[in-house]
Amino acid sequence: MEMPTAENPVVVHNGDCLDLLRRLPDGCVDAVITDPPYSSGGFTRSDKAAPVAEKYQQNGTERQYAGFSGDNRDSRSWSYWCCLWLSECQRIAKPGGYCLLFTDWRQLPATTDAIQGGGWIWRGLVPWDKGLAARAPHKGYFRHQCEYVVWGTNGACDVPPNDDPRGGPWAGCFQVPVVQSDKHHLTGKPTELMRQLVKVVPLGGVVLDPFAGSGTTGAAAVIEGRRAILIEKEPVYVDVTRRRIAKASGAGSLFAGATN
Amino acid sequence: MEMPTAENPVVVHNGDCLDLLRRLPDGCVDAVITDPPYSSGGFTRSDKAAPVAEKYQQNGTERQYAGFSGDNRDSRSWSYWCCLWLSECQRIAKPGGYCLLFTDWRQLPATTDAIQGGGWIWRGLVPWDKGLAARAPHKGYFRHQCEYVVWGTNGACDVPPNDDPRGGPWAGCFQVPVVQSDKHHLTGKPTELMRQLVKVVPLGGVVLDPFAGSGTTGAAAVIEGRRAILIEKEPVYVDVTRRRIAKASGAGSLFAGATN
DNA sequence: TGTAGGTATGAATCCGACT
DNA sequence: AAGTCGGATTCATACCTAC
Repeated sequence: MEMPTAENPVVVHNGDCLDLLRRLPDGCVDAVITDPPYSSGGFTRSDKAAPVAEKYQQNGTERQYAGFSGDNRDSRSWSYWCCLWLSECQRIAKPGGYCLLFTDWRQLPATTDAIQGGGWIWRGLVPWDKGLAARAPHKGYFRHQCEYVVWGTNGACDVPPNDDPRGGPWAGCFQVPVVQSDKHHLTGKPTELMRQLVKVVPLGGVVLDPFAGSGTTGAAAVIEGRRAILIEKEPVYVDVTRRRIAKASGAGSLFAGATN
Repeated sequence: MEMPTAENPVVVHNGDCLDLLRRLPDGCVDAVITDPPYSSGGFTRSDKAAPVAEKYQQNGTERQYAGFSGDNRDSRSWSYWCCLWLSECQRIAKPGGYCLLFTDWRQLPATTDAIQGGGWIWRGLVPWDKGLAARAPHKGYFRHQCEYVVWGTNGACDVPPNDDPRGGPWAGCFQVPVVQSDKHHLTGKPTELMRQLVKVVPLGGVVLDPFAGSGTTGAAAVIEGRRAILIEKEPVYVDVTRRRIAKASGAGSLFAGATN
């Protein structure tokens, strides 16, 4: 499979995550950073089978996003499927490499099970606080204004603590509001947030995102001077991603801000 | 058992949580708000058997706290024990009443299991962001700067949505720094944080805290014009709590700030 | 370019009506 | 019928438009 280079730092593959992951060689990426389908909307089979826009967008919303697939598993199948692709990712990651998974409050416990089931060492939890605008408020509720990054490593980092080459420590809670003009997918994340996350790999390092969506992980990697392998099932989002990456690569001035 | 009144809004009981909970009548409290022992300070049995000050305080820490008990269970026993006292709490709570449980990242999945195992409906997750001062940073790590409130309700609120008497919506992420002078227990929470949490019950409502520690939940309840039933096993912390409650009750000016 | 005011939005949730 | 569907609801913020 084609790998990213210094000249062409982002490679976008169109196809099924598990199928394409199996073709990647061992130990070729520094981190897996991704936002898998949560399968958390709806309790019944038909609820889950509904198009994602019906599940996650409120009635009367003008803005339209293309649908995405893979969001219709029940809880046991979801966990099983996550273990499959997470073990594959572990094989592809270097020893000591990182795994960062987005999840919502409802799927958080299943996600911490899945990352460990996939062979990673679970190391912690980082909330992403979207702010007070995030969600329709209901009386008697605490706002659901956070999503969560479940993170772990592929084994331990085997260097003496005194000359640990890793960066950080990084923030343990991100306050980043959602900006609509920066959102190209129903579940798109702010570029600013992803720019902070890709810093877990060193400059020039490689990030793998098997559920790339509109490609924010790849755009952030380019801006921060990292490389990325992206996998996305929906052709329409592969196109969106290629356009965004081309734009981010052209914006040479942004490279100036890249730091370790 | 003695119950809190308008004149004497906080009752402190000294003894074992399960034993005392069994003596409280059905449906007598509006919310359970507590910070149970996490049992997450070590992985091995011998780690867990160490005195708490060794587990949670770093070498050279000046401030000393009295030990606390109930923090030496393995993970299965901890879950089982949580289900026991959480079911008892559910019986004691009014229909539609709240349960708010503090936990750390490591015990979060077990806590969401436990609250549901205890018969509550799990409704969400609220991070408490302690800020950057929280912990000594390590390279290659995201800071562990948050604890979490796992919250649920005792069944649904059975009033029509249009005249829902409940307050809120409340913030879905609390940014409250730890103030040493406001910390009277190794795991003590800021009074400011607890003041926000006790607002889930209406003015004059009753909060139950079966692991009261230094009594911050009770102090916050008094300040916010709520009542509280506190249970604490260690006599030394019962004394600390009684002194704090007396002080908070005397500070009449603080009552003026109480809101619904 | 700056400020003010109107509008669109949300990885939801609820309840009642229906099959 | 330990089911399914659809409409109404909510408000802080970002964004857009007008002046």
